[in-house]
Amino acid sequence: MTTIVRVRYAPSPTGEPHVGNIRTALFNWLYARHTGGEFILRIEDTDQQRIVEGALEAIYDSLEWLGLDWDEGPRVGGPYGSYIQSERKATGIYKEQADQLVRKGHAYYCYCTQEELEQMRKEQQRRKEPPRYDRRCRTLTDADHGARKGKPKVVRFKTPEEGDPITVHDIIRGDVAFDPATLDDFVLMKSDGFPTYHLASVMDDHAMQISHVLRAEEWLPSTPRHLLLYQALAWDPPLFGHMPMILGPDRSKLSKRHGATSTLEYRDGGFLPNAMFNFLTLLGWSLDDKTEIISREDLVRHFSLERVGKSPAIFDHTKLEWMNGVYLRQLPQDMLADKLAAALDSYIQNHQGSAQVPRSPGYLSTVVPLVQERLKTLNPQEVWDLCSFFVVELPEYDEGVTPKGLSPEVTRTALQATLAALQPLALFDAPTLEAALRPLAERLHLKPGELFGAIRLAITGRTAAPPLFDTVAVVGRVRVMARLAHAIAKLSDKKRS
RNA sequence: GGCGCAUUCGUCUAGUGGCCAAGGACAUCGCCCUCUCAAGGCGGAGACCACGGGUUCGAAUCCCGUAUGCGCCA
Repeated sequence: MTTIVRVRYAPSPTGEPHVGNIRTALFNWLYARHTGGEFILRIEDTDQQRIVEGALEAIYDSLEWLGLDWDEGPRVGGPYGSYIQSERKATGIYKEQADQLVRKGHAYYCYCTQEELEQMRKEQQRRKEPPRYDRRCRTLTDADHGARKGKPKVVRFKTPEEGDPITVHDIIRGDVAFDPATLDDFVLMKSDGFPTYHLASVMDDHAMQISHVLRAEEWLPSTPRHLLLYQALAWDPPLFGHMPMILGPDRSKLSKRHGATSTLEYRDGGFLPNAMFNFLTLLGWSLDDKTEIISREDLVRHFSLERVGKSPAIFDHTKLEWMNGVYLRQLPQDMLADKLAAALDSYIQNHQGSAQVPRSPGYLSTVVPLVQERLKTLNPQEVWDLCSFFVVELPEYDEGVTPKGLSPEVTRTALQATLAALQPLALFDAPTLEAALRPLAERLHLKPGELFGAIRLAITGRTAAPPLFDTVAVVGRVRVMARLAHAIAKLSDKKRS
């Protein structure tokens, strides 16, 4: 019998999915695509208190940004809907099943209040016992239940008090055994009528015919409970595989404390989805001993659970930036021009007074070759820092107009000579400019670097910029002449004062 | 506290008993290219394979223990 692979990503709408979370989605997606199976999205919103507004959209956006399309789930539907747990709950299936488990003797009603549980925990702690439910409601008689009629209650699972170890056959980690005596009677239904994660995920995985549950390692300890539940329900459990976690630089579970962790922050921070996709894949999976840059197609072709690692990984932001740079350099020029335009517009929108000169449609295509290999991200700030002088009338002269190693007088003379040398040029392209300026350095008894440095500063306001002649050509005759004149004027002012 | 998982360069990793006095990548350092900055090329430094015991002719690789980290339970 060949079972078709059906895997799922089942996030809770408690905020924007962070990169660790989305990496799990990614592995599920890759496994589905590799095997020709189905990738299912299910929203686990049964913890009503923790629901965050907008989180649902953030989940969809994150998946879509990375190109992780789902075959069944919200928005696309499917034969096992609804794919939103709160909607499934409305049909009463969880309560029904929980009650049935009680009837069959696999579960029982428990009336213990928060206070009682708190009390219990404190005493256990004082006695240095492991804190867990002491099963006091497990042995209630019919009369006891009658007496408590109408009180808020939960449904608890009857965990065997002893017995053979429960073994999880984990795809990634091999067999992991748990002693049932260490498990407590976990809750299946909460007093608010919502199922717990344990009940809902087990029931839904079964109902949706999930073949492999590939989830983060933090769920490994609850897997024996799930196995017990499958047993009580007389269902065949799916296969389980627990993915290594992604840690922050301090080696703890990734959280907001670690700065940018939300997937969408990376989108907005100017990272390319393909770079992120590639990078995330290599966090916990590898093709061989040398492959770093690998296409989405090859990833789908080669992905395998066997090569998923076991140990947690720290998210290396620096390496992501490098990889993003690689993808940026591979981008077709017209596409990059569009992205540059978007980044610049976004910067300008957020910074009053950064007025740019109106640019002709094709203009940015001419600056692309000059900045493409210098970009790490498309972050608006970074893009602005790198190429603002291409799009404004006059650059900011934060670094002055006198380069290191030259006096203001020499600089002024040099710039004046430059102005004079450029004036008669019929053409204003890089070769022509170079042919005019190299000999000029010699005539001025300056090293080429000194002259070019002075011109660079006058034209761009920067000591570091793309190659000078190309830059000058792209900025264009009119603005170049104006900037030279402006710099000369500044130098003259300084001299007078 | 109980239970569980993990442990190879700063970081991501290759490695499934001999090919490993441990390979690749990022970061770092140096050199080359060069008008600056990048990109690129070349090279260096960087891991006694957490530690301690076994098993074996032979262990990063198998077994046991310890330590540390992390996770789950409340």
